[in-house]
Amino acid sequence: MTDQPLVAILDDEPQIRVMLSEALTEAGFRTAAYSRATEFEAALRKTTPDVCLVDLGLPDRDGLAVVHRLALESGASIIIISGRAQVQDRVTGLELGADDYIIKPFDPAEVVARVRVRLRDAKTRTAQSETARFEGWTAYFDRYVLIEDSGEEVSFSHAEGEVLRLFLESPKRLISRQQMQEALGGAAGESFDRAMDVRISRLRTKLKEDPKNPRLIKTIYGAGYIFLGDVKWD
Amino acid sequence: MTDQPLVAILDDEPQIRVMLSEALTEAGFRTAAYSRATEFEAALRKTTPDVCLVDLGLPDRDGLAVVHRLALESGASIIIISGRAQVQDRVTGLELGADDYIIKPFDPAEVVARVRVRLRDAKTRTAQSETARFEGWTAYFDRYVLIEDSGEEVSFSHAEGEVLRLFLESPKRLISRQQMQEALGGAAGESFDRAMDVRISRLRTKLKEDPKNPRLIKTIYGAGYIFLGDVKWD
DNA sequence: GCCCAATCCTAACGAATTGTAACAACCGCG
DNA sequence: CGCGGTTGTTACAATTCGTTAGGATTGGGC
Repeated sequence: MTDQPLVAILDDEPQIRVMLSEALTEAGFRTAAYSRATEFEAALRKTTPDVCLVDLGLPDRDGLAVVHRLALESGASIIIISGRAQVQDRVTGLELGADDYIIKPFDPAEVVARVRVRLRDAKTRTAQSETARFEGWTAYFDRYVLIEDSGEEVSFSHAEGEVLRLFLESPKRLISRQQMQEALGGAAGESFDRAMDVRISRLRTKLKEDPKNPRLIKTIYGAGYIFLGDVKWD
Repeated sequence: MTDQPLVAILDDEPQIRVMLSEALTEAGFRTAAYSRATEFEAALRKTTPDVCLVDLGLPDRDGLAVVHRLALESGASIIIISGRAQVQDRVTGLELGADDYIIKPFDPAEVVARVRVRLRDAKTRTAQSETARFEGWTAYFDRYVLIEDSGEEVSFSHAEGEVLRLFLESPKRLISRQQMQEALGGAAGESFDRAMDVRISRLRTKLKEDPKNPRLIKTIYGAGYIFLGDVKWD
């Protein structure tokens, strides 16, 4: 799968093969379509697809048998596409090793989405790093680090990160004190809690804000806070 | 997950919670049901379920936001259960990180089957081989040895290996203290056990972490630990 | 402008949490 | 039995973060 992922299609109806091939090709996958199980299994000896779309109503063999064998012998993800809509069919299909079960008639867009999910899974699902850029800074939330364009690195704590995230998720919008209370620890602390102020204060220090003239985190007297600055999330 | 797998249910309709709980319990899973997103997320700070069933129509928050965050931050499998039947809804739900999408009304038997599939997947992902590479190190679990790219060899003990494996199996995600307790000796000892800290401390020493500025194993105060660094299992 | 109360900032303190050195219990092996 | 190695426990140091308290700022009323 160094190239584009390969998706195999096994269905005896030509128009379905075409429909799926087109949708998947357009989505950037390579495809290989087969109308008969024997043909399909012969091809398997040469290349292994990353995902297999299998119809159960095949002329030359029981589709479930194909699925079962595929599950046991290859590491490919299997999606059944079938006209059999009974719950029992779905359950046994999934039990035999399928990763998903789509019922005809289907929308090609959904098939593409489900194929993508299978590929995402297979990729050891390494969490993508959550990062956001803003005004000369880059925030790496998974690493708990802020890096300035100059290269300077500042680490922030969990509590500070919560505040920062809240700001970066709704920039240029007023965030009321109440909202912030709820979003953070959520402690129903009436208004005695100055904890929030302190968190913000500490965050401001790390962002090198001028206390007299904050440019990023602005206080709206009697209302809340507002984060100025353009934010771009990856 | 040394015990039975834990399935979380997030849905505001009581009867659905009950229906799912019953079906899943009967199938041999432990369940935990929540009616609100805030409640659910509070619980997540302690234990991470193996599979999460999430309804999109929540009263207190956008269900998709919950799904997205869950996908980024936890390793749990996510199944959306929703009344929104449009293809577009399904596609975006899957794109945001859900592993499956079930439409109401549903048959409990199918839900159980799909939960099983997710767990099966997770297992094959976990049943990795015995060696892993990461950030200049190679860990040989069968030999209890770590080898640095420079050639230096460090052996580690069984207890240290358990911790290391846990980290390498879910890199870049928060592992709560409780999760780690469960994964290791599993002793339900509340919070008196500082054994875990010591294990981690010793592991850090072997990995030559700078105590003031750990780059691989980071502590999240009040929450748990997170392993940074790219991991590749053979 | 001037005064005052409400609001906000932040240094400093302390409780809770985490790090780790030192010690003790335990195990397998000669 | 002693020895080397592993692992949990204890004790204390270090860090984080909420709380407190006093000072600074804001905005309305005059």
